[in-house]
Amino acid sequence: MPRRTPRRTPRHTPGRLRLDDFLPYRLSVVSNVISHAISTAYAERFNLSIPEWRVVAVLAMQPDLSAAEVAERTAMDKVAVSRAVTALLAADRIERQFASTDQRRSVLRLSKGGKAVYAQVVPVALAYEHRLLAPISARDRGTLDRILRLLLGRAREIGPAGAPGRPCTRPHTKPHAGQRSA
Amino acid sequence: MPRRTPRRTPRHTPGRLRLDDFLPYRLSVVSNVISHAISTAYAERFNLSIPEWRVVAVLAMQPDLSAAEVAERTAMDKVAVSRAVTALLAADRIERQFASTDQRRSVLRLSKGGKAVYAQVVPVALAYEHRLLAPISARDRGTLDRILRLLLGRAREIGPAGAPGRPCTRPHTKPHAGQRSA
DNA sequence: TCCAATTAGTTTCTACTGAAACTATAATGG
DNA sequence: CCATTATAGTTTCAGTAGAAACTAATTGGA
Repeated sequence: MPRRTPRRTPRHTPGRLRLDDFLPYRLSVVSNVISHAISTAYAERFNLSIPEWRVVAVLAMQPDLSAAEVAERTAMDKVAVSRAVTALLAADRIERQFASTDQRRSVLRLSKGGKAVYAQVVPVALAYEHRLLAPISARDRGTLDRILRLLLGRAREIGPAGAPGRPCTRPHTKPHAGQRSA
Repeated sequence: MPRRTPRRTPRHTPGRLRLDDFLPYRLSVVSNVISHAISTAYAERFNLSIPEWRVVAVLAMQPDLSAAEVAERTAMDKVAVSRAVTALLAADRIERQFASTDQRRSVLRLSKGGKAVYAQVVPVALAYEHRLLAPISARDRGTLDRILRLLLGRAREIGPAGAPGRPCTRPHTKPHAGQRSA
């Protein structure tokens, strides 16, 4: 059972920063460990990548979305969706039509096979989440839910670190792309 | 101000799964938004990648670590550390010696320039964290701290989703690498 | 002593990722 | 009606990330 007293070494001292106490770092580590575990399991058992899983999951809840709508609902960009859709089509897990009113807009839905995969993955996903949350009280889960919501809103609000007031400075001076993860 | 009542649509219904309520997905999205913001800021302002930043941060707190020790303390693998070290050496931000007792083991420490960068980054990082946490009460921060600790321990404990009891099944059937992120 | 087995760290190889460029279709307005 | 602009989605390109192979140094045992 972890520390119950408030913590002896008080987080960051003046000009220093303990990586272990730095929230962005901690979130990244936790998220990576969990994502790695899930992605391994999905890949081994269902030959399904995480982006593909996300697409399947949203189409299961709401069919006949366009690629752009899927992107919105999955927090993926359109490139990632495009690739996931290509793979899912090749594996006969989704079907694609194009809107009669607009030949550009795709209309995606799960195929029979896609529904079957979804039905298989859901229990595994829920069981994993359940085991993950096992040591956390109902009350704390509620707090976590609220905090994640706040953090996400806050992070989107304030944008890149550094710029105190403005939503975003400079027209994105091409930060050389890549590099992410903590 | 977000919902105060317990939530009308009760998380996942039997055979379905709401992506928006699925903890691994939510953690991944929050973590990615934050990491993206930070990595953009560090890259623009300091020409520093996140792996490099992590290495600098641990060496500032404890100099004269080997690459392997840095890897432990940063949750990075040795390849990532090796690349970060190469870049930091090229930019004269760290110095490297080799242990006299073991010519393989490197001994890393910040150079003058590295210390200067650290001194510049720390306030930016702390300010960002501060703004992120602004809407969260002291009590909730404590809860978050505890929950992240529990989740990390739990995730490491249970390993890949699916295997109910055993720590890990099969000698890693080469899940084809890559694919991560939720 | 010498050779097999370990360990530290680097390099290579392959796959993923995102930004920008591109293609095709649709909307706008002159 | 045609030219311009905007939008949906795909492809290309350059850089990232990890697994496995590799190099060099050390250790342990016969």
